[in-house]
Amino acid sequence: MPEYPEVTVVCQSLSKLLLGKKINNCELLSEKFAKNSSVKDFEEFFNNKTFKKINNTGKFIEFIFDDKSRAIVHLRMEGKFFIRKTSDLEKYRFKHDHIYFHLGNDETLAYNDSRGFGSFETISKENKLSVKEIKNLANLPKDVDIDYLYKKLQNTTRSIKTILLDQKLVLGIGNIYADETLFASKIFPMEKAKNLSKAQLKTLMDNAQRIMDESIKLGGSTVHSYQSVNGIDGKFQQRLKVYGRAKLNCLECGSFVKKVKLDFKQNGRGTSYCPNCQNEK
DNA sequence: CCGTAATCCTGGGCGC
DNA sequence: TGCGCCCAGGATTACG
Repeated sequence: MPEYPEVTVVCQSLSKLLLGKKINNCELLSEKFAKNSSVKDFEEFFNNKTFKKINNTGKFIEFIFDDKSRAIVHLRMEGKFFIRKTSDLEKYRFKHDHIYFHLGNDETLAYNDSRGFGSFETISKENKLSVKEIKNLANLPKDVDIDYLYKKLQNTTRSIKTILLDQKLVLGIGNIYADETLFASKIFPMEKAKNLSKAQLKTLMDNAQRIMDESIKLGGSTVHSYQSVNGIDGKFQQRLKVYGRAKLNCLECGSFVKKVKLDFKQNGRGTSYCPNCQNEK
């Protein structure tokens, strides 16, 4: 599932493929992907706009157009982009294609999402204020203010992994990189966040940033189903040390890697860790 | 205000 | 081989 590294790779790929190109015609095939507009308004919004810049704030993608209007896109778990031949669309009827941006020259940018959790929010050029989803987001780990974070955590009973996943406290980390960061930092995922020292928080931020930067260089992690634009796999999954390694031997100490539900709750996220290296009491 | 649970949804893997 | 079940999980909403 795309987290900060994967979304960053997607934006890099899209930039190479799309900057300077114009959307001749937009087709929204399923209305639910338009977060804040009708089908007609959504399609008209994109028509005749040229891609000026494509970047991401954490897991949120921002398309900036030549007229200074913008679109905020979130891929959630399965959202993917493909450049397809316009002439193939009728022929193949690609399953789970939800939006087409026809670019001319037999090229169409397709948004494909098998689970349909992704979203597109359009922002007119008049609206200069940042949308609320983005403006409330925290900084990437390297820019997190440790003193501020430490203070915030003194008033909560939440576990440290829950904190790492909270985009309003640290930006970009999802389930895979949370587990990897905690393993690298030798910290038990269910440790109460308030029990950690500033030095431990600093270690967590350093490791999170280092691991995610390394992942970006390898094109992200392809586990379950993530692929960047046009179906390209990442390679960082080969470097993962605990995620997806339940019941295998820990690469550091040889103990068995455990997998439990986060905070041992029924609906908790899958959480993999080494009970020996990460000091389970 | 805070923490937690439910919600959205489909494909893949597994046991029988 | 096929059926049913469970799992994957980011962000938002609802609720106590």
